[in-house]
Parts: sequence; C-alpha cells; structure tokens
Amino acid sequence: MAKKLTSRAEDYSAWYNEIVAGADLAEHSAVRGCMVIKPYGFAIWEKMRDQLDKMFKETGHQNAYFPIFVPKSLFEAEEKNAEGFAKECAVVTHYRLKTDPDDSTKLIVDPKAKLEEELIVRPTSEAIIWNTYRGWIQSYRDLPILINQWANVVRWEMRTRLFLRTTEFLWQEGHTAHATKPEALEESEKMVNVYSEFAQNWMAMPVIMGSKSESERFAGAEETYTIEALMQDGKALQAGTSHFLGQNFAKAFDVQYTTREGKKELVWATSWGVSTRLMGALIMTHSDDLGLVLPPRLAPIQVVIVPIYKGEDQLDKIREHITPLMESLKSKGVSVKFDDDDTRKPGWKFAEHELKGVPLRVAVGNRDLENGTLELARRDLNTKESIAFADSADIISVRLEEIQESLFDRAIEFRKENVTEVETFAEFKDVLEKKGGFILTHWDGTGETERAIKKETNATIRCIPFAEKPSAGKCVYSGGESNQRVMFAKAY
RNA sequence: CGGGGCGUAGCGUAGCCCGGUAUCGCGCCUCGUUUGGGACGAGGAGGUCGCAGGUUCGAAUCCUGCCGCCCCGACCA
Repeated sequence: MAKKLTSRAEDYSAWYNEIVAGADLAEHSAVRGCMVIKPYGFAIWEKMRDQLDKMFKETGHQNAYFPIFVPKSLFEAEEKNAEGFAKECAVVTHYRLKTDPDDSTKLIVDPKAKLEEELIVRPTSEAIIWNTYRGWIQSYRDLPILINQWANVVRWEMRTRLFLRTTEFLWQEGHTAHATKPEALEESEKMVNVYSEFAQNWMAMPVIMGSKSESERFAGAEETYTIEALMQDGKALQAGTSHFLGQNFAKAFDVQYTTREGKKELVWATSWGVSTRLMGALIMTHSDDLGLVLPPRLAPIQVVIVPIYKGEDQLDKIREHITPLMESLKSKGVSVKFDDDDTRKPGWKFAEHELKGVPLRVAVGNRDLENGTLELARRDLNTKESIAFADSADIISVRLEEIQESLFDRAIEFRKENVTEVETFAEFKDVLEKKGGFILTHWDGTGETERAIKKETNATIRCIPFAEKPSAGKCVYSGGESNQRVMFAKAY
C-alpha cells in the first residue's frame, strides 16, 4: 500500500511540508531560509507566471527589469517605505574577497574593498524604480507608465516556510505612474481585480477582495487592496496586494510632469505584486491526505497514461493503441504524458502521480485493448470510471473542465462554511478558537482596538471587504460605533 | 534575540547514560522472477559518526569550544 502522508488533521504543517517534498516541488537549500524550487514546482510557477503575464499585457503593461541592488541613499528616500522594510534588509558592504593570510584555503572579506555607499538587496523596488522614473517623465505625454517586472527579492525573515515565507522569493511587481489620482486609484483597483480573476479562474481558489486597515497597509502606501484566501486549516492567506501610493514616491524622488496647461504636478503611483507564495496557497487550498491536488489549468501534466503490460510486445501494442488518443488530446491543448518508464510498476506510478496532483490518470492494459475501454481516474474525487476508448479524448477534456470547476466549487463551499458573523467578543474568541476561518464583525475603526484584539486573540483584520454592505453596528471589542463589518482571521 | 531539541550512508534512525571502530529500514547497483494500487528473492556498493581541541592504550560514546539545522515566541507577503 501507499506510503502515507501525515494527515491534515494530525499535523497540518507536517502535512504541508511532506507535500512540498513528496510532490517534488521544492527543498531547503544550503542557505538558511532559501529554497530550491525543483523542476516540477517550477513548472507550476511558470504556468502561473505565463498566465499572469498575459493578463498584465492585456491590461496594457510592459515588462522591464531593474537592478537587484538599491543604494542606501535611494532606499531611505521614501521614509515610511524605508522604515517598514529596514528590519529585514540584506546589505552589501564589500565588493571583494581575498585569501586569508592565516589560512590559504579560506577566503575573507577584503577590508580594503569596503563600499563607500552600502547597497540594499531589494526587498521591493519602488525606490530604484521611482528614481529611474524621474528621468523618464517630463510631460503629461509621458504618462501613464505601466511597467511590470518579474524578479527575485530578499526579505530577511526570522522564520521561514517553503513557498509561504522564504528569505528570497520570486514575484512580479507592477509599478505604474499616472497623471491623476483617479487614474492611479483605478489602476490599483483594476490590478487587484486581475489578481482575483486569476486566483479564481486559474487557481480555482476563491478570494475575498478588500482594503487593508492602516496597520496592515504596505509601507509607503495610502491604500492597499488585497485578495485574501482561506486555507483548509482555517487560517487566512494574503495572496496578492495592490497599492495606491498617492504621491509619496513622486515627492520622495521629485517626479513631476508638466500638464497641458504648462503647470508642474507630482505624479501619482501604484504598485502591485504576487509571489511564489501563491504556490503555498495553491497547495493548501485543494490538496488532500493523499497528496497534491492541482487544478487542470495549472497542472504541468494534465493527463498521465499508465500502461499495464507484460513484456515489450504488450507495451508496444499499448503505445500504438494510445498514440491517436495522445495526438487528439495534444491537438485540444491537453498536456499528456505516457508514463512508459519500465523501471517502475503501475502501482508505484499511480501513487506517484497522485502525490504530484496530476488531475487525470488513464490506465490501459490488455483487458482494455480487448474491451475497447480505458480506466480513467480523477484526482480531485479519487474515483475511477471505465470509459469507451472511442470517446476518450472528448470525455477527458470534459473531465478536465469539470475538475477545474468542482475544485473551485468545493473551495467556495468550504469558505462559506467558514465565514462567521459575530456580534460579541466572547463569540469572537469562541469561533476563532473552535472553528477558525473568517470572522465578519463590527470594528470601531481605531488602531488601538485592532492592536488589542490582535494581542488577545492573535487575529488580525485581513481586509475590509469590497462586497460588504454598510450596516450600522457596535464594535465587537470597544462597543463604539461602526458602519461596516470587517473581516478578521488568524493569518499566515 | 529568548526558550526547547537535534546533528551517525542519499533519506529516516539505533548505539551515547555504562569507551573497544557503527544497527536497522527505505533508497541505490547487479541478476532472476514479476507488472490492473508503492512486487519478491539472492547478491552488492555506500560512513572524515557536524567541526576543532582535550582525556585515554583506545572516543560516535566522556570533557571544552565552535558551527549548523529544526521547533515554540517576537517580525513579516
């Protein structure tokens, strides 16, 4: 029988780690807090990246690339942003090593090679980008600037977890410059909608869109929009953010443009990003105790065909038999793998592809050749059916669509069950402790209340949901006036 | 940075208290039999016991120092 993963109920974080390792997504590296993303994990990230990239281009953005290093003087220019990230910055102070005079097998930092100005390894790129934009923008004719970059960033975290929080991670960061405030606001709203659409349609992951409270806002932003997802253990995961930066960076970097009327105005900015953290979100949204479960739209392999045979002759016969099916699937855009590895047995392959989350598995053996059938197994439901070979290409593409939808439906059903409205703080604590999930409740809008609740319960305001209708009520903690419910949860 | 734990073959481990040159499982290699849910048998390879000192005839084991990793907390996407 299959080697068992630790179950989610038994130890959720052990389960998560075992999936990441078992499905061959990533592993720890020799560098503390930094991971190696393995080919299968990277293939999933590439699928996400390609789709997001397409969506960014469709909304008018272009890719560019800015340096990984930010001179300290630039970094500190926008004060709030600098302060917000200061505690987690890696800093380059020297540019040369030399042989250790006391031990010729060792290298030491050459004290003569001290940089006059330290370089910050970017935790985010606003500073270097806005310093560059100053040179690009003179006139209203130069606006808007709609740029995205795919890059790595470094945030020196105290504790790390594969994909969810690593010292170095991959992401995209959009940085746009606009002539007017409404235009910049519209951009930041547009991009959080792009994220939401991507999460729901591609990752099959329901998200709640909303604004961040002041304390949870991006350092240097006037407004932060977020998509928040609910993981199977009842914790929230911030999956993407889009910031309206006002004129803060334009002020800090003196980026002005001349209007049609010949007046000088400061430029309005946005930035927005999603990271390899989405991999963690994907894992924790759909996977089960047998392993990874992938939505077909992001699965590197959508269908795996496992031949069951004795001897080369039978394998050849099966290969010949399924070739037209493979071709037909490929022509429909389905990615299919014929797993003819002779060094593994079918049972081993079944378990392996389950662990790796391949959405559909076809098994084909002598029996099927005789009967004109195939065995089709669905990873999301862990069910098997026997289908007619003649219809198999059509059935397979239908099943892939069904899986994509049913994963989303299942996730949204789970979320529905785990959003609770509460009126009192006793209830708040009770739900948080016994049930978890998202809690919708009234809040007086003050940072003090927010901090007090966090201190007592560990829960934070994940967002003020866009979809939440205004409603008069009393703050769950202070009893103060509130005109809208906000969403609390314990978060990753 | 506080509090706890751990470093022994690619991975997971036993041995450590009570010193005598390292156990078991998985994986790997070869051959054969197998192949519809992680096959079986036989044979085989693989180890500076985290690093550096010390004690001792002799150290994975005892002592000292150092390094690294994991877990729990504070920080965070």
